[in-house]
Amino acid sequence: MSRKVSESTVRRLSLYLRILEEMASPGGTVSSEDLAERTGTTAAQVRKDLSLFGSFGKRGLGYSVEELSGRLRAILGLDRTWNVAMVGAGRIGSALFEYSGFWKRGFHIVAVLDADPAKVGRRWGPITIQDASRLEEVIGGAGVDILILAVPAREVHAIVDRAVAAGVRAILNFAPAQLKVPEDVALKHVNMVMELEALSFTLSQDRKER
Amino acid sequence: MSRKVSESTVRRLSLYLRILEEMASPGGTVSSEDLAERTGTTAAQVRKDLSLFGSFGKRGLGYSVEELSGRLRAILGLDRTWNVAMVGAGRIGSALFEYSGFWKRGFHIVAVLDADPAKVGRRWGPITIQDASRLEEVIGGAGVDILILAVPAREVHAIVDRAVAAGVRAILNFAPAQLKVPEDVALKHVNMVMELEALSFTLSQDRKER
DNA sequence: AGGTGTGAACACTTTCACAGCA
DNA sequence: TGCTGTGAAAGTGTTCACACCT
Repeated sequence: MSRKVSESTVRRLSLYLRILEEMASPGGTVSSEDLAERTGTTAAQVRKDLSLFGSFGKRGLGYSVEELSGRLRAILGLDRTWNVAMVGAGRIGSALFEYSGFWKRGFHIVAVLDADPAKVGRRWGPITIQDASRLEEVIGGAGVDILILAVPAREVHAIVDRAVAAGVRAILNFAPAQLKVPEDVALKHVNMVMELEALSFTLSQDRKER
Repeated sequence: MSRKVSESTVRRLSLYLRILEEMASPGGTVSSEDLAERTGTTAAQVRKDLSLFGSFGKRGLGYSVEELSGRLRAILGLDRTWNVAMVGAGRIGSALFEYSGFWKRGFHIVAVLDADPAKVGRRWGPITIQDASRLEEVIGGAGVDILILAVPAREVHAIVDRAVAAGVRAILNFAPAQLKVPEDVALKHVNMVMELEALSFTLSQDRKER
């Protein structure tokens, strides 16, 4: 047990938790072997990952599904809710807003902003779209933990700078743009084109090899 | 120059290309230092990545923006178009379909399928939504290279099995589910909840450390 | 001088293998 | 016996540092 948790470990923890929650018998137990099988990794990897945070298993038995779920939720910070603000009320923003998976996991979208006057004032369920100029106010006032950026790439830099200045601590960016943020601001990208390009690369390589 | 190209190298190649294409002077030249700066990596990393595929630079000068772009496009398989079929005509599918970034990069959505009879037959621009039962036909017939899955998690396994059996070679999955595919099928996930959970983890850790 | 290409050193991650506990 | 927890070994990916070319 120690610090220094890698990116890939966090991804796997997230996976383990999902698998545990999908399991039929929450009162039961699960082995590292089982978990590895279902998440596409190895038993040793599962045990190493978990051992970074404590000893949750029983030798000869495995892990209690219920206990391990709880531990993972605590480790991942999912034993609470997070306030999320979203900038960009276009197609992608709207799809994300409707997606129930965020809410279920405790990510509550508490504000939506857009720079387009035609969109400002519209209601999305309980939320009224606000003008993007109110970004600082929203971040400062509403206790926003995470900012989702669903705006075009060219607009994203300016918004990030303002958001960081206003004190945001975590950003999830959907725009295909490299962002520079202070190192105490957590930043993740979702880049669908990049994933497609990785597939394209693999397909091309395969062709060459035969 | 050799084989054995890592995941992370491919991601960075994709990034380099985007930066090159955004550059003001396509006739100009760029140093590994420049590229590193703009993509958030190091000059040595840039040179290592590129050297896996050849020697594209001129010592003392740097890389020709135009030539390097071309090389990267060829390496990534972007010097052609790819036929993409999409299963799932819901919110996310619709947002992806509208997103112009795919088309610009040569990823052409040639078919959209959905299991919901209410959606089948609707037109999205030039495309008519087909019944999901036609998956095999579409994959076999239309020369589909890549399959995008924008369906709920519980439906995704069955579709993948059918798609693989029908001969699909690459899959981009948006559903939060672990998929098992033969190793000659390329598979990528886009998992927004997982990214949020990684942010949640970081935010929680930060709090603990102080 | 300036910047690439690359072997060698280093750092990090994964896998192995086994002691130790239920 | 069965399966965890973990040092040590192996494997990968990144950074350094410098020879080499323009």
